[in-house]
Amino acid sequence: MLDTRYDHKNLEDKIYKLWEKSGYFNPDRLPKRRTLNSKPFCIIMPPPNANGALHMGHAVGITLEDIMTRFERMRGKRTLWLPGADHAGFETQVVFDKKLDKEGRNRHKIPREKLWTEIWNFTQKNKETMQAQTKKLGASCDWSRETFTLDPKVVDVVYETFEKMHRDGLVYRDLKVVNWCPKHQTALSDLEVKYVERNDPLYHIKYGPLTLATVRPETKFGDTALAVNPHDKRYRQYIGKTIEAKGILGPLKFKVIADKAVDPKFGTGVVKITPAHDATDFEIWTRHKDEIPGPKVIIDERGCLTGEVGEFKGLKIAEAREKIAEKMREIGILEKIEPDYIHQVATCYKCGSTLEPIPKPQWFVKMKPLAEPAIKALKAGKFRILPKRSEKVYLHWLRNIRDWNISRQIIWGIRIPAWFRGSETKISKKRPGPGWEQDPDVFDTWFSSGQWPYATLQIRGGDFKNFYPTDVMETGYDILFFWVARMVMLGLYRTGKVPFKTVYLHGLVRDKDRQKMSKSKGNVIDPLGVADLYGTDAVRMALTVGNTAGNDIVISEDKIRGYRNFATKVWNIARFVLMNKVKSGAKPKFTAADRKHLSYLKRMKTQVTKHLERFEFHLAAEKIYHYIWHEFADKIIEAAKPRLKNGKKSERLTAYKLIETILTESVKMLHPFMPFVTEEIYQNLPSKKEKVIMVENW
RNA sequence: GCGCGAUUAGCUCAGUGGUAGAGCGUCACAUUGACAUUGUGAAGGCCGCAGGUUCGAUCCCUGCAUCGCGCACCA
Repeated sequence: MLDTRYDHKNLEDKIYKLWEKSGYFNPDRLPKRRTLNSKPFCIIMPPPNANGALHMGHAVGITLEDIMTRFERMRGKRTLWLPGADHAGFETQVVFDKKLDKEGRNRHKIPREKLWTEIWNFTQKNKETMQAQTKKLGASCDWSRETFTLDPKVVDVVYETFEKMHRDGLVYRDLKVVNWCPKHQTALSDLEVKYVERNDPLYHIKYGPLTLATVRPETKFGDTALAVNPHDKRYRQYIGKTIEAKGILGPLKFKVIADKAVDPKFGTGVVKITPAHDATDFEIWTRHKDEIPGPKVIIDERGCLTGEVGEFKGLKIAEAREKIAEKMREIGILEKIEPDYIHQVATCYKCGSTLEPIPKPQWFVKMKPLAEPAIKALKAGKFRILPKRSEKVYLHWLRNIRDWNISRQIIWGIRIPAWFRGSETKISKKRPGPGWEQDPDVFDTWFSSGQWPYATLQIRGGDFKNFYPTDVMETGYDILFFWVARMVMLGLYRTGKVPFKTVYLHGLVRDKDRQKMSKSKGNVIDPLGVADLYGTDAVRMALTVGNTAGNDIVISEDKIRGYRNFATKVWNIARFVLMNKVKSGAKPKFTAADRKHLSYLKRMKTQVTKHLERFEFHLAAEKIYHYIWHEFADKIIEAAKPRLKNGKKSERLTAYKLIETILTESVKMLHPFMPFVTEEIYQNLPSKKEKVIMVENW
């Protein structure tokens, strides 16, 4: 007999332990009779960053992945859901920097090894917390295979890839103007740049006979040339000539070159070339190396003026800009200022600092040769992305891809296995010999996580054979380029195959006012907190209903409470059915109405199955919810009540058998969504055939 | 600038070539007999606007408006 109420607080842990004890999370330990000839099913869990606790976004992913895994496991597949955690290089470094800052410390003053150990311990602690949280959410993943992105075997895979790419000419070290964050003191990839709209003054400056417009007069000291469009008739007479101009530090001479990158319609159609502090200018210089001088660095890594800048040395950019404009006015080369020029400024996606383009030697991945097969693979139907529209976004990005800077000037991450001696470079895991110094930089974390599916399976050889390519990659649409596209490219490169067949992208979790949840807004709903309050099943259901691929999902405590009520309803349905148990060896004599109910149930199940196969989790969940509450409870059970109360024994038996059958099927269908309450009910069912509902036959 | 979406009941969102659905909310009534209540019923929508295709469009096409997002070396 069931208790009068479903007590999630006391039952959830007990139930999870029961599952773990069964061993069925591990595909190798599933009941043999069910897996002998069965197909594999594999999801690699996106490894959460080991730099904090799980949030609602993680809960969405874990819920959907668990629904798929449980569904397929019940269908008899050999299911592997492989969990892990990401060291999350830069992101963790940022979190840790903040911590150091609070303690009045600075990472640049801590020896590399000591800092490494501290961050290592920090991530290991987070990893443990996240593991406990994942369990609390009911995840039926195989903990015996849990992997960390810094596990030595994984690091070896990453090294192999880098070496192979180096051999194949797909990585190169080059001096380029990179996206430099003056706060975090590292370069960032193009994806880590966030462009924000700003309103700045546009300065019109005289360069001898020419005038040009710029928002960055402070870079004036780094100018090495002027440029115009080759077809611009206004300036044809100046092309190839050297003009003389008045400068802050004295007279200047600039050659005027012609380059197609100059837009004659913008400003005056003349630009100054500052190769050290503007990526476009740097590229223009590479096309005119014979004609004009190269980069002249006048901004340092902290974003201060340096070098030949006269009295402005040491000033921060913003301050220097105003003072320099003032000076230009004094000497009469400032023609005018347009006050409200709206433009996009590159900022650090983490701290919002304005990025400083500065030249740095870095490792780059040549992307075109990797992107092309990734485009072809999608077009050839080797995998698909849900929602479908994301495929267009994926293709658009790949078609316009640029080389990828994978060097980061931080210590937390996989150190780049490159060694330098004088002008020589060698790629090697170990020091090649005396006198060789290792590159101090680490890889962009996405360079290693981009290899995650095959890395996690390759380090256990059999798994790669059995489970690669995996079936589903479930993750957020915000990391389609960061992660998914790179996994496709690197997967194709290393294994010849796309690492997954279906990519399912979920949306961002928003609060009831559609606001993005963030700590600073204070509108964060902690998934573990509400799970504690209303039960994990309620949280999972709230995260599933109304959640469609690629769209943001709105969650509120009201919604969760609603599904808590549903859990209670299900529990009470079970209580009612079991309370009315009729013991008899006789067979039930189903009426026409009964048979109609049973065939309707069958149709329901077919529909739910179809929805799950189509990744329409929200529709499957809603359908079951509606069926259990408004069909089973409201109609079928209500109709059974008089039969159970007043009928003859055979009548009572039939009515009982009817609702017991429907209950059994209902909890099975509901199990992938609400695993705890359904398991607890199952454990009390007379029709129970398996140790746990988790391996019941769907 | 290029690209991708969205626009359906008060709110959050599903959905289909044949004159619209769910959850929550609201209102009325019933109910302590499995249910931290639950049940029954009701109100509430020119399915953004304008054209087109069609026997017929909320659903397909075109344009427009508004909102959102992504990408981008316009100084």
